[in-house]
Amino acid sequence: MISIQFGNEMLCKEARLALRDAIELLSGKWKICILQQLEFGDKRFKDLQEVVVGISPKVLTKELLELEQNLLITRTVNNTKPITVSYSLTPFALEAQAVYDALLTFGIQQRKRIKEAIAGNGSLQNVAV
Amino acid sequence: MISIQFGNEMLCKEARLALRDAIELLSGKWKICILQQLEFGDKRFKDLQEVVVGISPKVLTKELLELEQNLLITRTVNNTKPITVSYSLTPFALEAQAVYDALLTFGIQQRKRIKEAIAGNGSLQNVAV
DNA sequence: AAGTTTACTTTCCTAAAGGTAAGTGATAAT
DNA sequence: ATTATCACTTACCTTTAGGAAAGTAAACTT
Repeated sequence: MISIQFGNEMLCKEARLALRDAIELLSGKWKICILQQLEFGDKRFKDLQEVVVGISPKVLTKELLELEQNLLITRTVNNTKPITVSYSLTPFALEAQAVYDALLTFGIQQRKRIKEAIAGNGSLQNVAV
Repeated sequence: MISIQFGNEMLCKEARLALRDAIELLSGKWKICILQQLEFGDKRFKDLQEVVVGISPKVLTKELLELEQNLLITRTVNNTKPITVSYSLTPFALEAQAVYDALLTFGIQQRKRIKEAIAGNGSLQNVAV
């Protein structure tokens, strides 16, 4: 059904839509980072704020909501002294881990290449520092 | 060096930056689709416009330029009757293929899940149709 | 001379992403 | 009573992504 497996150029509609959905859900500055951090274990809101460097509470709230609505994480309210909320991955999120791995592998090589490429001209436009 | 391999929670700086670079480069609605289409072979500007459904010439130009600057594609001017320009993948782009594969696999499963989840409530918010 | 094809470019616009800063409300410690 | 902590929310603003439509320039066809 997925035309890439037949080697032709027409991505069948379902595959095209799947790709678009995945990009739409996982694109953006923060989602992959949040999922990655949750791979190490459940985290509270505040933990995530600290460990996902640079994210604001507003944006964190929004990202967590979207991930929850897409069934990749679950939100649990704990009855602790000052109330805390834990976020944890659902089993579904494991498939997103493959995306993370591929991005990391790619990113590491890409940084090497770009750094080499700019070694000659001195500018640093395409890699974060 | 990459802390994920040591199982702890501190992504070392280089890994974090690599991830950010990769997301920055490959995020967005079109890049992955363009790379995917070029996997099937070189394409001219006009071919890409047709095969990457919905993209405008302005945006296509911009995306191609960014991919070229990041060494993932090369641009070649052919001396044909009406001039044509071919775009082709560099060997580096092969690593991005892993990202595509992971996204597609994830996206297919994700669409299944979301469709099942909304089968009960009738809305269709999180999947493209 | 007029029209077609290719590969763009330019202008204008809207919507979404994301940042900053301050505020809220519940509970608990001092 | 005051202050602190946690998990947000709200208001405001800037930047970026992306879309629509038209235009341009070179070369070829008719």
